[in-house]
Amino acid sequence: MKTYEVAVAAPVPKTLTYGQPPGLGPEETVGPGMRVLVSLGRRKVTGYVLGPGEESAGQEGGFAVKPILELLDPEPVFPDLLIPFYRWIAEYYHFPLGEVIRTALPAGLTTGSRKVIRLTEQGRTHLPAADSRFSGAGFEWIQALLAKEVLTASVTATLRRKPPVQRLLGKWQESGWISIEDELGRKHFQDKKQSFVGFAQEFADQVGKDYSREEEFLAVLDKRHPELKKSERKTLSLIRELRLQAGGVSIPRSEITRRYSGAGKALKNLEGRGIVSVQERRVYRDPFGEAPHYFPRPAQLTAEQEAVLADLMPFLQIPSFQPFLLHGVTGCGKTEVYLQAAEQVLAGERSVLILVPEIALSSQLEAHFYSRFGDMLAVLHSGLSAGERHDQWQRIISGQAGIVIGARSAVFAPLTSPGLIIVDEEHEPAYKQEDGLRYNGRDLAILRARFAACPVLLGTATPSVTTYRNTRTGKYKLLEMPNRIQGQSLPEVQVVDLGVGRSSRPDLLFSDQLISALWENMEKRQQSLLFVNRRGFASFMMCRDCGHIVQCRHCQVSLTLHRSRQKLVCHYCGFSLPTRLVCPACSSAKVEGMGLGSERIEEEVRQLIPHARVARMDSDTATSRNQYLKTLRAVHQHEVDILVGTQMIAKGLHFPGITLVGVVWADSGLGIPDFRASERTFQLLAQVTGRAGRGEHPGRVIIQTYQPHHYSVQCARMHDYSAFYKREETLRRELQYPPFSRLVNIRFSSPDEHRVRECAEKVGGFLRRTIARQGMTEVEILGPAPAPLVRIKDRTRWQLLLKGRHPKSLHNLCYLLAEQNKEMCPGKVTLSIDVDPESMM
DNA sequence: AGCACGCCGACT
DNA sequence: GTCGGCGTGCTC
Repeated sequence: MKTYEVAVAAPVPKTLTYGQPPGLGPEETVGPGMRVLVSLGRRKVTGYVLGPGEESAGQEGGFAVKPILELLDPEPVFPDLLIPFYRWIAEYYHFPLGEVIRTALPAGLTTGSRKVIRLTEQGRTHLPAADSRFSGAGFEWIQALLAKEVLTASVTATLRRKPPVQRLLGKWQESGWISIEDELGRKHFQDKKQSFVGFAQEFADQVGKDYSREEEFLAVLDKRHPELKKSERKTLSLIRELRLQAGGVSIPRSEITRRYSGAGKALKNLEGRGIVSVQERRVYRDPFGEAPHYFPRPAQLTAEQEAVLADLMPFLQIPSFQPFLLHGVTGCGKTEVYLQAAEQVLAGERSVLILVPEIALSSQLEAHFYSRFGDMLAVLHSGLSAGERHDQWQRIISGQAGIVIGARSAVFAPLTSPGLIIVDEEHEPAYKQEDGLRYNGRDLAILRARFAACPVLLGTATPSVTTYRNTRTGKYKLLEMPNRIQGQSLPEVQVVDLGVGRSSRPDLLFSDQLISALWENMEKRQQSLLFVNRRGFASFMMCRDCGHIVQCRHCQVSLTLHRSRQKLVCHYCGFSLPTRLVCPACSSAKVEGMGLGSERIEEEVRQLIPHARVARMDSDTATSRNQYLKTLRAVHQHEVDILVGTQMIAKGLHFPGITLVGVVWADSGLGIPDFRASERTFQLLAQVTGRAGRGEHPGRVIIQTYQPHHYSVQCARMHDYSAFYKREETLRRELQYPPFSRLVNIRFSSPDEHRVRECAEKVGGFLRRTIARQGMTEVEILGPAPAPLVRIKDRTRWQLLLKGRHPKSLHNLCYLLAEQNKEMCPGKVTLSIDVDPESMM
């Protein structure tokens, strides 16, 4: 009997063995990558076939092998060469393999059984009478049942556990009032089809190849088909015209009916007469929505671009594993290097994968690749609907799309033979997934390149300290592009100390220098950009009498004032309060907004320069891709004088018209408890300053800060990455932080604050004893301590940091912990392991 | 995750 | 006494 190794989409630590599905002959095999339905306990869940199962499976003393119940798709959903990649990830991030695969696949492919309860005909008449006899939890449930007539598992799973409900359901089932069935929660993605209209063969012969002249075409119609109605003649003329425009191909039926609403019936008749042919063809939903901006190929490469491509070339022609860091200043023309490297690889019949940080629904890089590669390109990002995502996946797995661009999850794209992987803006924290499988897209890109034996190109103007260190030790090759294209100079940066008598307008957040620079720019009719680190109007509300800060009821964080919505909003859970409130601590009415946010800056700018056209871009205004693109377009067409925005505008956007960039409060991020705070601040400042002067006029930057002498600020002012790196490297080495050590963050959370603490301390004790016993002197245990944001969504969070030189010993500790987990973390305390944490919050 | 089993306090 | 809540362990 054939058996298979199957990873189930459930938190089961091991893979399981299942037998041959019914309906398949003994010689037939279920291939790796197939998605199957299997029974797990008393449920049915999705499983992923990895290969043949254990030889001894099903022997006495072991377990009973259940058969695979069903194949869920006709074809595999991932190529089998990704299986070792998945296994490696499961081990490294301490995450169940089935869940890893579920994360890797496009959403909506996970099927499972759920109990569905239906009212029968009988029940519909008898139950309302019975209803009055019940009260309590069961009562609400009955009400819902009567209202909806159907209840699904999510509602019933919790209720069915309650014995009175259970008994009730049993009775009702016996009486024939309800039926309880297992139903599969299947989601089907219909392939999107469209009808295309062409001339039928016979008719095409009649009109001949040359139907380009209308009179001749109409003459043929008169002669051969005098019976045609007027609407039919008109329809044929239209098809002729459209075919001519499109170059002789079939025309989408929808296009014909759009142009001539009477064509619908006419087409039917014409098809019946054998004059036109209508074909259904599969089409892919267009993920771009409207056509993106077209970027032409440059006539000539810069000397730097040539040099970098020459260094890359040997690795592209005969691919082998090698990481590269492409360190190029903002505006140096990295994109063209990516494009030409990709072209080279595609010419060699291998595919290309490009990762971009998920920047606000769109990326200009995507438009560049689309301009160059058109239909060969597949995109995968969070802006796609489930159907679009599924389509893109199909295009990749079928080999139609040889080049894929997408956000971090695109690292799992089902390409069979990548010849190059590109990670743009490699330093971006957005590559780290912060829930579920906490992977880092950039790190996995490097791993995938290793498995695929191909080069991986990390590009950025501000390399992460870890990546740059790897070029120092020789693990990565360093490629540099220190100059902007067309000889543009880097902008002049001025640092303004917010601490000393900064302004003639102390009520505002603008220094005199920034105000006059904004005015000057207005007079020169040039655009300005103001960068703010926070969303909202003010970052928090404070009582002027007692100093109390208004916090969220469920998360221990201050609420943010959103003036346009007249609300105080929690940015963690969405909880909100009205803006008019008395101090919860002292009942004073003097509770006012403090700090700053993009909304407040926008308003102050309007006050300062009333005739300026001001636009704001943050995650509140860029709610949809369209909205975002609209604002971008307005900026490009110079319909905006001053653009106010958050992180979103700092990254990767190219605004040729902007000559002044103002950073309102540069050191706001230096206060957060994270060893990477300086790195983040430097990167942000360097990226923001890079937005200035990317057109014909030189740029100017004004950085307002309370810490003008901080090295993050000073190095950004000098555009000096290497000075920053040297300083930071020294600090990291002294404190033994990455890249001089590895970290694992063990996170504990529970609604019960005492239990989390107790559990965290128990685990801390256990780990300390273990390293003492095993003499693991190189491993350090920090904490446990409450997380910087202690309470989020009604859960208290603690954390414990493992720090060590060798990842192996850290992993061993994690395994030992997993074995002992249940004894130390009973009940409602959830423990999650964050390997290589990116944020400690 | 779900689902079952088994252990214990608080009610008819 | 058992009812109903919760903690523990398993799933091929």
